[in-house]
Amino acid sequence: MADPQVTSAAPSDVEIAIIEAARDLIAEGGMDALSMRGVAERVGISATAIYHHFANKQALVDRVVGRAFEQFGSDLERAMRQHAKGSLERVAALGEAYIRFAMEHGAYFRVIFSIAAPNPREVEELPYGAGYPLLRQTVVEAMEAGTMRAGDPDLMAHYLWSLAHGIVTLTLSCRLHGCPQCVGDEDAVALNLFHGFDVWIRQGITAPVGEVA
Amino acid sequence: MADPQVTSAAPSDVEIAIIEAARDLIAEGGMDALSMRGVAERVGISATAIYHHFANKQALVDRVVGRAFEQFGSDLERAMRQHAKGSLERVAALGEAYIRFAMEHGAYFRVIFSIAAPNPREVEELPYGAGYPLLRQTVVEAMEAGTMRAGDPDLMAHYLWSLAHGIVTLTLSCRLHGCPQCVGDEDAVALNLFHGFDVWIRQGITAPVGEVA
DNA sequence: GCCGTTTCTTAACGCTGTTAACAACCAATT
DNA sequence: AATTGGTTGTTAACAGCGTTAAGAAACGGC
Repeated sequence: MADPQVTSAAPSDVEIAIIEAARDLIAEGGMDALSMRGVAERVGISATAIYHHFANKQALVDRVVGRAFEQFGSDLERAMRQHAKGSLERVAALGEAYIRFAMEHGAYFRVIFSIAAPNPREVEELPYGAGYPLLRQTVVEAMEAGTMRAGDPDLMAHYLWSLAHGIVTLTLSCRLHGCPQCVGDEDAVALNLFHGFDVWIRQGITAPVGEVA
Repeated sequence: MADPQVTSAAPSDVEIAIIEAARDLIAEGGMDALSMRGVAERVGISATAIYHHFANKQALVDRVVGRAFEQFGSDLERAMRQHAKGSLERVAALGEAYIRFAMEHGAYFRVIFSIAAPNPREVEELPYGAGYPLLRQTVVEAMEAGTMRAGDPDLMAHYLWSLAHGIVTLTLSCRLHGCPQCVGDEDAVALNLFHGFDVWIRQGITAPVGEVA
């Protein structure tokens, strides 16, 4: 029997086909729609053949969402780079990119941040660290530039992450009602809320005038 | 065959036993640990007997989490009532109670707000409306009292809900690191973060001095 | 005592992830 | 050129899942 775990070389054609079939199934119907037999049927092999390339179903899922979150990382970086270093706009762009990715690739985001598991995982083992290092670095720069209120950068990063993550998970859990931002295109609700919160968030994190780190 | 859906009378002894067995299984090992056969074994009946009391597994789960969220509602109300009407402390108490319940009854919270489902549900069909009406009312009162910054109460309520929900879902998804609030008892991390964010949140939602609605 | 309803049972279906045992293919060594 | 060993596939099977069908036991009301 092969040793699928250790094999970290370039993925073969059939491995790519398996990953893409799994990705499509998840994207189409969520995690419930993903089955080893379903993947096998799409690829044109038997279900047990998958086990020669992936240790088990979880390993396959990990590869799929790992791939998706590589794009997540580049999305975050690209959005960040479009604004000046140390500016609050750079921080806001990160939040917007976080929300945008989560809504556009909701299927992967659901898999990553599904709280269905009885126990939490370490942040570090989330794909791309869920973008946290990037956020933290951006916060540090904004604090050093004096645009962001001084404080523990990790606490501030967790604050901003909680905000963006709350908007996303709430929107993915249930359709919200009441506020003007909640109407219209379903995917736009999260971003509308984020922009609606903008003033209040800025009031909290903007450095008082004259303050320098 | 009975008609388990319509029967909304007082639950019989065996129905209570089924619900409690399901509750214990979920609390012990999450949703994955809940199976009809497992519940049946604990109650001492056959798995198929459950179907004479509940239409299917989902209906049983709904009953379990519905019961838990009745307590959620009373928790929120009790916490709120301990502070003056219209005060920001009352708003903060709601957030704290929200987080406290989510961490203490993580198993139920995970079931309710699992984003694993491919499509979101309506807010209204969440048990107790996930406490939203109570939060909205508290926000309205704080705005009328002039303690909270004037604005759309629904938007403000969604802002506060997103914040508390983000803290909770993030903490339930992964173990956070870096900030001083992230160390110590695992269940206390979410509350520590909430208190750490307090200043920034207040800066955003407190009404400027002299403003009256 | 009988009848209809309720509540239980066992048997079974189709699905799931996964393992075991075995057959090809393919590249490298003798 | 023949053999060997690893890779990649197959089919059969197991144990578990939610759920349905068909039938048996217990029950209260006439």
